[in-house]
Amino acid sequence: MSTIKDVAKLAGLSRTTVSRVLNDHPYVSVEKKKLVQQAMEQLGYVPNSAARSLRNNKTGIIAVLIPKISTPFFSQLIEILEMAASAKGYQLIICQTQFSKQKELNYLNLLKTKQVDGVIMTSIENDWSIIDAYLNYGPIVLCNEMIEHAQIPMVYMNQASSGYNVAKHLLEMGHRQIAYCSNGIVSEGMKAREKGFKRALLESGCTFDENFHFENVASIEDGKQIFRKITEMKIKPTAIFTGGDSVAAGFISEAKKHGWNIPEDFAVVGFDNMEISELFDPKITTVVQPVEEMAIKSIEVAFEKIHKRQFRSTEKHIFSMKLAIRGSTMKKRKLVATS
Amino acid sequence: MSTIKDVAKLAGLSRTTVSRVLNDHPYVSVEKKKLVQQAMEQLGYVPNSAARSLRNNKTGIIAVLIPKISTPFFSQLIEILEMAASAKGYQLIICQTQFSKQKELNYLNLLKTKQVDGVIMTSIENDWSIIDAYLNYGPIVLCNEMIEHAQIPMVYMNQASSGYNVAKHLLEMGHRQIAYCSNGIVSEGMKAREKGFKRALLESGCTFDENFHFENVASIEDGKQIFRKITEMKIKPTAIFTGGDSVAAGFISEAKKHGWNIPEDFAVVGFDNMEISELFDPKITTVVQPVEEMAIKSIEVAFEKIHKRQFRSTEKHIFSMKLAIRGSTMKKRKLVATS
DNA sequence: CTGAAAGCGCTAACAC
DNA sequence: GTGTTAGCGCTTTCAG
Repeated sequence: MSTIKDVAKLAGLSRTTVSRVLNDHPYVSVEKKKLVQQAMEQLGYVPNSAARSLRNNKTGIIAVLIPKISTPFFSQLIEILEMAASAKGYQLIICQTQFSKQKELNYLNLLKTKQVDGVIMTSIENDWSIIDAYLNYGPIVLCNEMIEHAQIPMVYMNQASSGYNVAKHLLEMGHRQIAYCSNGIVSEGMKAREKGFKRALLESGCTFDENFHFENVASIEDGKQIFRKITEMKIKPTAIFTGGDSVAAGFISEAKKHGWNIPEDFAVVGFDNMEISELFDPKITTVVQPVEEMAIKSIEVAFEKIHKRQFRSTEKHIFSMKLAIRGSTMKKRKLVATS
Repeated sequence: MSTIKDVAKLAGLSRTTVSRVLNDHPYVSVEKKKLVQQAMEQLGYVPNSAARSLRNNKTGIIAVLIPKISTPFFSQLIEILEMAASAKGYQLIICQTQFSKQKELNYLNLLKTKQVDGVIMTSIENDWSIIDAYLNYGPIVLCNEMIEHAQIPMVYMNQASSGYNVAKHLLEMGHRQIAYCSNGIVSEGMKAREKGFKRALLESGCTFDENFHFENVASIEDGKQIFRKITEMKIKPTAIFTGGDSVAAGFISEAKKHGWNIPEDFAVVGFDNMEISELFDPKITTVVQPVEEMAIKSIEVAFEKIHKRQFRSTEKHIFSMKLAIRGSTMKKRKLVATS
């Protein structure tokens, strides 16, 4: 492994000059530059990044804290984050918190040990007051979450409008009794989604029946179970916002098995626009999150904070959802018959 | 940011002693150790990882090269890799090659610059002769791939047996005309899978009809298209190994739309055991890869190589697939009727 | 334009 | 048991 010293010796110059060439400094004569480059080539020289990090006090690495990588939403997010980071010359360290407070803190320590220049949190387990302390060591960006009074950049989707728009759509389709599912995650975003949902109902003069509120719903199995619960109800809803495509898929598959017609007998809305939502029969109406915009913005903001060295600042970068309206809420008009 | 020097000063001891405490060396008296720990506590001291890396010539980071993160198989793989690495005190840098030779080389350079202690490649774009050169800088482990004559640890699934077992199963179900799909990836693994598939046919006295070989098949859309192609054939196959659950799902959904019964009219086998394969009606028979075993073994081997400093060695760690036999190939027996 | 030299924070001989 | 000291490889004043 050759060092800058070896290059200097071979080129017959000083380490300073080699370093200058390495960093594209001005004030190096073209000939010396050539000399250095030749020497580097000849030795197969590559700068040692630990030495650079130590000296420059930066690593070119950003940590991404994520609860569970294999969740489709998160893996999509990481994919774009990685591309955006890479485009700016950053590497990404992936940290799976598995919803554990302790792991979250362990990973935040990467900031203290200076192993990373910044952190992007895609979920948040600990109280803000605890995390806030880490801002003394480097920038943290919240991606896909928000915390009302935190002095930190936040990049997120307007959850309130997602709840609102879904309810609005179902109301327009003529539903008055609409069920709602929470996924067990307690966060500002989830609260906002629920609020938006209820607001739309109120605005249309519907009151939300708390019997139609299902909690801790996340999997295919949960979706099937909810269908069964609904069949047993005396007063039944006619539509459901499942909060997840897997749930929606489970629900629909169980409903079909029991001879229900979707959307005629019951309308279903998912969340996330997973591959499955387009494959199902009927296709599932779902909330499309602005994953790409959020990921790109997060990297952009992290980059900016790293360079400004100003870590505390309340910034909200809010992106909008789209509603992909499909067969699970809206009967397809037959193209043949114009009846 | 306090350093080891500050701690030493506050504790009234030398940097050496502090370092010893930090690294759990023997020969430090209990009282001094206490003193040091108190000082560290008081200053909120955390060791600087760049300095440690530089000094120790290791970073505690492993790079994972992956073509596309959001692919379910790969996101699952990363998930386990991360957990296994974390359990051994390693961080993972995620590098998305996007099937690009150049990106692959760029990321391999992390080894040269000593930004990582080792690399796990989950796909391989460049010729082995090119990659081989990087073994001079650190260990590389092949996970999910194999290269016949490479001096490198390889962790992979027995692709030959996956092709073989799928064919065998379909033959047992009475099929003689079986279609086969390649996904466009040209690798030893894919070749082996195809070979195994054909071998099973031969053993049963069937000859594989090359008209039934579809290439570059990977998406839902591809699956639909293949169905349409098959409907137009004079001599049709009666079963298909799609090489992917998405393809299988697309195929089945199109087939159902055209009134075909699966598996009575046509049997379909997927690959990867994605969520979707259990949700479909019928459920999709699919190849279950030993993701977890492969991930854990890869980290284990990488760890070992890093510590042994012996990077070249031909090792094959082969794991077996499982075939999840479900409704898309095998008619469910009604439990009620015993006819 | 170029070089000498100090030092980033840590560890490990080596001496005592 | 403990401390002194010499670097790991790089960048950056400061002088020339």
